[in-house]
Amino acid sequence: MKKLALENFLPYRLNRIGAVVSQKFKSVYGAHHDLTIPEWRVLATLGQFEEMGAKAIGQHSSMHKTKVSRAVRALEERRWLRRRESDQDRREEILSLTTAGRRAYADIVPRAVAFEKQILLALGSDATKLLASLDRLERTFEEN
Amino acid sequence: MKKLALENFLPYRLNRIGAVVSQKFKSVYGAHHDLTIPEWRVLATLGQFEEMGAKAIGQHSSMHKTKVSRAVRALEERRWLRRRESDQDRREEILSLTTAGRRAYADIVPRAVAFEKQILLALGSDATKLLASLDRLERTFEEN
DNA sequence: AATAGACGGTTACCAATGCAACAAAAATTA
DNA sequence: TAATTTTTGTTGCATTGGTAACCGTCTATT
Repeated sequence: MKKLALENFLPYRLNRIGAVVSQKFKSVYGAHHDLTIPEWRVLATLGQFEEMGAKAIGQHSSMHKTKVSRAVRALEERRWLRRRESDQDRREEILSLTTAGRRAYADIVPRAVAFEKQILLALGSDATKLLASLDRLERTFEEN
Repeated sequence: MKKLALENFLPYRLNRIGAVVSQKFKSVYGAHHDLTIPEWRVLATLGQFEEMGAKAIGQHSSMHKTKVSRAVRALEERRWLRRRESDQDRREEILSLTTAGRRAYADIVPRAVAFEKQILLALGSDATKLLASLDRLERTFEEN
């Protein structure tokens, strides 16, 4: 019977590494230790774009709309996020960060960047190769 | 305010790619469409090593013991897996695939290998670089 | 303008999963 | 050998996440 070495199997490895990195990433939340990954993604997206609807956030951060909806509510309850009704389209809610939300963003971003840098540093000369391969991999899957 | 581009952020990208690849990977289950990822990992591990305890399966496939426990039960109910009590240690259950289980394994493995090959092919000359970088990345995180 | 369909967002429901507590059986220590 | 601790594996509980149904609003067709 032909065998397969799970530990060398690409889908398994990619998934495993993603999980490990996400796990370690939680350490960068610092004081905001109870932030979840979906909440972080919403925070990061709004920090990046200032104002957006929930759908656009989901598209930019690869999250299901229910996940976005729940993360948005959590951030709202935390007073990091504010919603206002769009004038053009009253179905849509325009979301943006409050001052407290921007403060949290400004607090987390440098740690996140440092965390990423630490990984890339550990990779040494392989780092640029990895990034290039990831680009390619992403494009491969976007196409179909 | 210093910004971070989420779409270029390494932890996000790794996680996203892992999710996309896993999603696509489901297509290789073929007739066994209702198999879950944890079940596949247990199947793959037992196909690779013939006989193992649940703990060893969890270690080899990076799964929490409760996940293993439940996947094992599901495969057992499917009659793909058999348990027998260990003589040396009566806490442990020695697990192995039944004939049906080995048949399913033999059925899925070639598809899995083809799936992987397709990805590596799409990556072209970047493929070996990616694999090398993944090795490096895995080692980076194993160490601490 | 009226109707039908599409769309943004929320929620009820169910499946999946991790944590903590547990049982049973070693292994260790006294 | 008795008592304590560790280990394997399962299960109850709470959390998380996706599917589908839904509400209100917008758009297109007539």
